[in-house]
Amino acid sequence: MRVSTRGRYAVMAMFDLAMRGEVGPVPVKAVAERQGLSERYLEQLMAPLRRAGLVRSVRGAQGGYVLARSPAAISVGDVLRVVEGPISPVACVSDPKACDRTDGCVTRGIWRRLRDRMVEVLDSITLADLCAEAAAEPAAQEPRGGTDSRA
Amino acid sequence: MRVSTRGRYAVMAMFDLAMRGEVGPVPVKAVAERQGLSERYLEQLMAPLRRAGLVRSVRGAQGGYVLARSPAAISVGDVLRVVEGPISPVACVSDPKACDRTDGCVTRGIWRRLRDRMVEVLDSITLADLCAEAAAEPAAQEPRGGTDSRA
DNA sequence: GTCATTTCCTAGTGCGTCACTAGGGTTTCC
DNA sequence: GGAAACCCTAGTGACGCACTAGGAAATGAC
Repeated sequence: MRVSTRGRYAVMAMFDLAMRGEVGPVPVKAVAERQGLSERYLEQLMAPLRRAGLVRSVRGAQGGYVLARSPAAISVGDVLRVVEGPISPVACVSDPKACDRTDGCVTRGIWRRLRDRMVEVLDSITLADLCAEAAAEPAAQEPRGGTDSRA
Repeated sequence: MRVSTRGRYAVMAMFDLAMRGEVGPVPVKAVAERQGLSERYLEQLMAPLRRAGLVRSVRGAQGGYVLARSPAAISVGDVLRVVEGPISPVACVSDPKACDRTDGCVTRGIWRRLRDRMVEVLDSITLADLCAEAAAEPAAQEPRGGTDSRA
């Protein structure tokens, strides 16, 4: 029950764009370096984000990516859905045809409830929220370092 | 972000045991047939459930599996953790060593919150709850059929 | 106008995991 | 003794993940 690196990287990249994109387009190279990700791989994640209308691209030198909307109008759920498909713990919850025992299947209720909660959390957190958290704890925008406060 | 068939099948099997296990041990064969699962595969899922102390096994003819505790004392989360490992959307939330940027990583907060909600839902649903739901909607204990009420 | 920078597109690849299948061995009831 | 059941280990095909690779096209700086 894991989100893949696709999802995690995409969120990290969008957060980076939210933090740095005020002045102009941010190149993938810069995002990848700051967040410690593979540039070529991240490049591939930007394509669906652009097609989905979450970011705009500026080609050529001094180009890069910019958020297409305000950080407050983009949720983590929005980002995840683009690169990972529907937020759903099992296929039959988002696609009724995926299972022929969908009707009258008790366990299906579990997954539907779980899905609803997951969506609730993920859609309630926006990129603006992440920026606010980063501002409160300054080390957060850097790839590593900071105080050791693990629980 | 999916639960594997391991998790789903294990929950279905435990539900079946909760429904039918009052009178005596239920063989894997019967569970597999009722739930429409591969017998040999399900057999392999029962092993960890037994080792974890969620079910007891009775060997030999007329043997099978019985819940080791009352259905009300076994949550869906208990079952999932046994066959799928820790309930966690990303490794770094359950294992701090999994990521070297755990400290001061803004996105980590997302996954921690998500994890907490998932655990909340999964641990709040017991096998007894599933049995009660099945009783309310009788078709639910059968592998297929029932009224077509898809949303 | 050329050159560096950057996005854009497609294809390949090693690896691991998932969902089983297979072949037995051991225990127990009838 | 035989059938029914659990128990253990090993294999296997398919798939997706996490990249790497090789370019083509666009654009700004000079």
